Amino acid sequence: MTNALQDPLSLDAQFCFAVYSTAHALNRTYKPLLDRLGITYPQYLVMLVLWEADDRSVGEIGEKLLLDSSTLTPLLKRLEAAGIVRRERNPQDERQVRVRLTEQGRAMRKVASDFPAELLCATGCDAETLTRLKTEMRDVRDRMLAASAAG
Amino acid sequence: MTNALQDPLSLDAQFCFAVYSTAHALNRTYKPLLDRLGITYPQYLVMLVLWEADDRSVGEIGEKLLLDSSTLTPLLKRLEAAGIVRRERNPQDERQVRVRLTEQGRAMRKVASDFPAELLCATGCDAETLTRLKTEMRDVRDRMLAASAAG
DNA sequence: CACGATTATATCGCGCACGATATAAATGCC
DNA sequence: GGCATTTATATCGTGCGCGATATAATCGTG
Repeated sequence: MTNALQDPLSLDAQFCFAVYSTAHALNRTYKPLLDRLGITYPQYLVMLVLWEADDRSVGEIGEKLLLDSSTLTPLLKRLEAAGIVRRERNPQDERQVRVRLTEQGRAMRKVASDFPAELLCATGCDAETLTRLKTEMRDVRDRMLAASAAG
Repeated sequence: MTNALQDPLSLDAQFCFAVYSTAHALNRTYKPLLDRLGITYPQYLVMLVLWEADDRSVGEIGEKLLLDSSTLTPLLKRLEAAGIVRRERNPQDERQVRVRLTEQGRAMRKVASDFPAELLCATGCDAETLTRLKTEMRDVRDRMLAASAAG
């Protein structure tokens, strides 16, 4: 009702700002959890990928996370410097760098196992709502990516 | 059904990654539109705030956008260097910096008036769906911010 | 087998974000 | 009215993200 009269260029009307500011709020919510692991949020995403399947190339990680080497290479070097992963050229294809968890990196998963429940609590949603929102957001994302790929 | 059996630490299970990657996809979708204005996405958010009500302090803009001066000061200086805004100390309170649009800054609004419809198109959603998602995301965000403020 | 094209990472420059700190103006309290 | 406190910006260091480019290994084709 009132919405129909709203200026399409008002901040309140913006879907994009709702997503942008929610992403920042998520970062802020994760911060105290990730401090236990001593890593940042993007580094945590890389850990999720490696916990699911270890020994990946930089490109495979980037494909999962929609990031490219200019973001991942420095990030992975920081994880390596922290003793969390190892990076080694693939002897079968020297162009590739394989990324593998160290023992320390694998052990961090136990600490992280509490995070999903803690995050759910912070959102104040029930699990079903958050799962539905997750799916709807991914659908919007994938249509946008398809649209920008199409040009 | 299948979801109930999913590992809570898998990437697919993460609400946060859905939001994170959607935020990036939005950035990518806005890029060609914002190139017409020669500004970045965070700069566009500042413009939305100023188009709604001109002559704001840095703090007022930050309150709207949930950003602080360490982000806004350099951004506003870039907008000033581009001739889009002016920054002047408030004579009534020399601590404050008032930000005002130039004629050029005001004129940019006409170009931007096409953006909401173009974005809607890129998402492949109908307006009602996007409005509902916007509201649901803001609700989650506000509960997270309240939770992290509470500690 | 040579050589141009493709593929995989890496590097560089720039603009956010954010935590921590600095600076300077205004306010409040005695 | 002087001085500690608060308020408003600014600055600094670090880590993303991304576009553009560089480099080196592999592949494909003649």
